[in-house]
Amino acid sequence: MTELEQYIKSYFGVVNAEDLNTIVSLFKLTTIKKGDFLLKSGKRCDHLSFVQSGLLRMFISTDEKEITQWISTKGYFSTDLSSFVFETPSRLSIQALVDSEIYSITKADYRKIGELVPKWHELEKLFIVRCFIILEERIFSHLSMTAEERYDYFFQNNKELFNQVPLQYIASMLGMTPETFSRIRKKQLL
Amino acid sequence: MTELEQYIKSYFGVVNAEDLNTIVSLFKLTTIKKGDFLLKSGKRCDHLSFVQSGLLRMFISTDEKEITQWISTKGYFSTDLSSFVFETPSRLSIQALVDSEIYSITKADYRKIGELVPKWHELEKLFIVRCFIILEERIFSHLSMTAEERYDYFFQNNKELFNQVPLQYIASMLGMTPETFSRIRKKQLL
DNA sequence: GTGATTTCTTGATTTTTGTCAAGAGCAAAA
DNA sequence: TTTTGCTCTTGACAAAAATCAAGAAATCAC
Repeated sequence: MTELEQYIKSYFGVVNAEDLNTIVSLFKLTTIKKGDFLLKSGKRCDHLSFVQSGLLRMFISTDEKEITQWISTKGYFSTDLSSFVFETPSRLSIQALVDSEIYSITKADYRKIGELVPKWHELEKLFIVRCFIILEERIFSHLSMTAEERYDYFFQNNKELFNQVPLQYIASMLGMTPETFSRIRKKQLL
Repeated sequence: MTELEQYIKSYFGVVNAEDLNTIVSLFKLTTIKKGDFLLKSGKRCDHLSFVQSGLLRMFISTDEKEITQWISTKGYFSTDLSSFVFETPSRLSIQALVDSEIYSITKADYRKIGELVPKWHELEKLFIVRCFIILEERIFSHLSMTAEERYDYFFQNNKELFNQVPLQYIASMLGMTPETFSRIRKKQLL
């Protein structure tokens, strides 16, 4: 079983080997160089991407700065969900932070999964519910924690990321400036 | 067409009158008094509730304080999604802020919708995707806005709420103290 | 390896937000 | 009506976080 199959199995609970094969066959492996964009805001996002290796940064540009919304590591899916599902212009940009291998599926092929795998919509729903719960959790962290507490919590659960990506992006993702991030970091190292 | 039917039609895009009727018939109207709980954290949330009239506050209790996650007004659904879907103990508590009329459906009956309405899981998925996008938006507001900007944005879109519920709950929901909320409010009134 | 970028750190300072405490305003209960 | 809670406001102060500016460290391109 390929890694992609394993991930899809664990995220969606597809157990039937044949279905799994059908799904995975619709994904195409591509590579993307460090710094290149998988998606630029304003364009329609007609792909759903899966990180086989490497790192993707999803961010929103405002007048003053770029807000990093999330960093996708190996095993994560990445897309502008709103744009992908409703075919509206995307707000997010997605950029590779290092050379990356991406399994990618087009919207058209993605639709086929729903036709080919009977229970797909239900499994998909459960997957999105889990994503929803993660966001709820994240909102809660902003309502109830200080910057330092958010740092600690994130660090405990994502230690590896800290020596793989520019820290300013993690800072942005946690809702603080790079300076604040750096000072908290110093404190934690003592 | 009842209001509940209209809301379900607009949220889920169910067009078939018969299906709509089936769905709505599974909801039971109940009333709940101001201050009473629809759900207490720790219990399993086996209902999905729809606010026909009144106001529900969803909050999470921590050691020090209660964090208001959301206030549901007429036309909103309310549940601890994690608990409802995965049948785990709920983290949220749900309390009526005023006497309220609630259409409620049990998990068992909710499952029946999926069996009775062929496209239900797909419609449901789209609904949850929209909820997901709203949460993404909310996270963005915490990553990129000050307390005052969050206040302004929320006030513009929810003016009515400000004279219906204790303001401390709105403050909590926006991630600030009642004092900060009060000061921003004063500034905006000048 | 060297120079040029980019990223990270640090200090000084300002702004924002939180905390604590007291009092005012209001609404429900006795 | 008076009393009792609750909610909201205000002030003084403290803490947290942002900003600005400079320099150090790391990384990249040649």
